[in-house]
Amino acid sequence: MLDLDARKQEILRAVIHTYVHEAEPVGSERIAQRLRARVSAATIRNEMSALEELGFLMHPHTSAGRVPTDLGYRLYVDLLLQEEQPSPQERTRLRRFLTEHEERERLAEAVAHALASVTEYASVVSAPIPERQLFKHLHFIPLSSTRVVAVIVTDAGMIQGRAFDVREPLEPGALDRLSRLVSHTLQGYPLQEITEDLLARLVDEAAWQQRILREIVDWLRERLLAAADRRVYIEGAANILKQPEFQDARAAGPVLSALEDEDVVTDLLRAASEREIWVTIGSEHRHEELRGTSVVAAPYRMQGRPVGALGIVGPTRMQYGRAISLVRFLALSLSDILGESS
Amino acid sequence: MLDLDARKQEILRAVIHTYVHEAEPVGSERIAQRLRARVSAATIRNEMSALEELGFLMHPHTSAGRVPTDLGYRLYVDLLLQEEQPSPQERTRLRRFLTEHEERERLAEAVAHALASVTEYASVVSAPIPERQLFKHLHFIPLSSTRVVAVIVTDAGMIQGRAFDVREPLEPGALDRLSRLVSHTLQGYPLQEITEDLLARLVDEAAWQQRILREIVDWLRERLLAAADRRVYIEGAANILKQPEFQDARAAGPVLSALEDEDVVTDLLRAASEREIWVTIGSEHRHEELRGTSVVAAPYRMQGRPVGALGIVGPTRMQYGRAISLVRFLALSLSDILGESS
DNA sequence: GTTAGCACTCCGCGCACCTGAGTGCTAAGA
DNA sequence: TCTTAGCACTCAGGTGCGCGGAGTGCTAAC
Repeated sequence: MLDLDARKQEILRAVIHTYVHEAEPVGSERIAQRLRARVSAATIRNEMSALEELGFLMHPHTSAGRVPTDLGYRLYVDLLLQEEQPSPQERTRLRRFLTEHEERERLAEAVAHALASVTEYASVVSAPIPERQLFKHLHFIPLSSTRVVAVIVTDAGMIQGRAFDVREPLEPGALDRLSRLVSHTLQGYPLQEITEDLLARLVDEAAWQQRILREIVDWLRERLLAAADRRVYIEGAANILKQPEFQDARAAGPVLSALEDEDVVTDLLRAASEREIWVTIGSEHRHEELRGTSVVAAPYRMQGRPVGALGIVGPTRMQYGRAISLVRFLALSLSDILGESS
Repeated sequence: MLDLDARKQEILRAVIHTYVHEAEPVGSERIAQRLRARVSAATIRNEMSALEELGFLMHPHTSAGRVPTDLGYRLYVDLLLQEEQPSPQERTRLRRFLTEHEERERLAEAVAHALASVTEYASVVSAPIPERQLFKHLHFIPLSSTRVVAVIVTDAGMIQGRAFDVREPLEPGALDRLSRLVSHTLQGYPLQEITEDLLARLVDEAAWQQRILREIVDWLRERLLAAADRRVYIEGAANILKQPEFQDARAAGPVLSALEDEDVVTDLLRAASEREIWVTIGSEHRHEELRGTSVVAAPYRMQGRPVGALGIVGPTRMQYGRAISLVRFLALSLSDILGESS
């Protein structure tokens, strides 16, 4: 890649910028005038031809201009791109989006909203994983003689609850004992460290209340281990239809379907959580339906550890510079807000 | 409407059925063979022409077949339609969708999934409003000597919780007394009927624990009265793109945007909650973006009271019979499941 | 009231044509 | 050796034309 001389780089960048704006193949003439005719169109033609040879540009057909390839975008993103910081106005506007919704549970949603509303792309955000909190108590609250609500409480005061049926009425005190047993065994464990082993031991210890306990343990497992709350929020999916490359339902359909699939989106966002900023371009996607799109994503953190991620899904012809800055900015803002409370 | 003789009705129904299937203007010949040539194509032409005169059919252009108007669909839905009950297999499949996800909070989502997956339409579901549920208990769970979690439980097993700081450590038993007092006072009230008065009386009665109680009451007010949780779930919005009338992004875009707008969807579903089943056809929609679609919606109930609604959004060229039965069936199923726990 | 027959309309399609944008190549100039 | 003007070539996309076919509406006979 580094064997690309400065002029070729400049031309590639110019082609990408122009194409990102105009969504149409760009010709040599167009680039020549963009570079203020420091060289002639003919020279640019030669260079573009070379860039095509190298795989960074392509040709829809003989008499058309050039279009960047996924590889071209990749090079651009890795080496040529300069970030476009959001303007101060934009920053305050985005910040306001986040501070308006004070409720914790709505924060991820607010971010999704913010991202979608400043770009013409779709946004995806995962809710923070509660894993780092410590198990505190399991309580039972009877609803009727055969139905109880089980509530888990964490040290941070987060609660989760669910109703269970107990087939045969329990002797008085049974629930209390059960509650004490579970609380005692699990107390103080970070939720993410409550393993199969621990849960199995729990079931063993309380032979006297197998059925209900087993149900509860199943529920705990589901809630805690399976990272059950891998909720994701999608916003602005309809924005995709504004992009010229997705005018046709046959092109847009698969993308929108993929975005509706929680597994796919979770996947996208999980990939991001390792890096500081993570860009996936077109054919690099694991999911075939997304091969026509690019994703820019970043994790956000609590106490320095990544607990969720947010990103943008748009056409490969994306404003990468702007997208990356926006995602970065919102990831940091969100981390800030989440950090304040800890 | 009733001045429409039986044959015209039959022909209108035939046109609609054919058009719903084939998505192309239907000609007189087509109908003649559908009616097993009890009358000739020419006669049908006369009748169709009359139906057009009456506003139930229209003509894209001279040499094209007929297409139902919104008015035509309306007549069909109100008078001519016969419901197509879902098959036993389908019923069990749908039921399974709902019972698989046992958690209360996910139920609305599960319904949305179910609806979208058996139709080629989009589905919308509102989460049950907690307002209509009955207050059951307020419980306290201590976190530390100066911090407790308060949990409200409703008769339906729905829980809400929040942590509070108590400045000076409470004597043992104080929380219990407080909990019993609040539970006793509010028990059995529908959440929405817990008024300022009631809350004020509560504060008065417990002069001995003013501060913490006042905070709790503030929180209750906020949670219960502000009707904050008007969540809606959309599923299968991408299905819209499978419909031939929405192949073009310009047609589909506004619809998808509207479906992404919580206010619009809430509106749709609120309208449904008054009736048993509620069908809105094309131009009948209040929201312009939805004028190309039809919506079939129904409320679901707890203890006979509507607490939410679910529906289908598709093209006006919709399988109304099937859609109505499906929506009805799922509304009843959901009411059943929600009722079981009470 | 129903129907066969028929003229008429108009969409959609294939085809030929043209235009213009943009290329690649060549040969001359720096 | 690199750059550039010139030019032939290619091909997508728009336009105009003609045709076939679907479907209508009307008329006249049953």
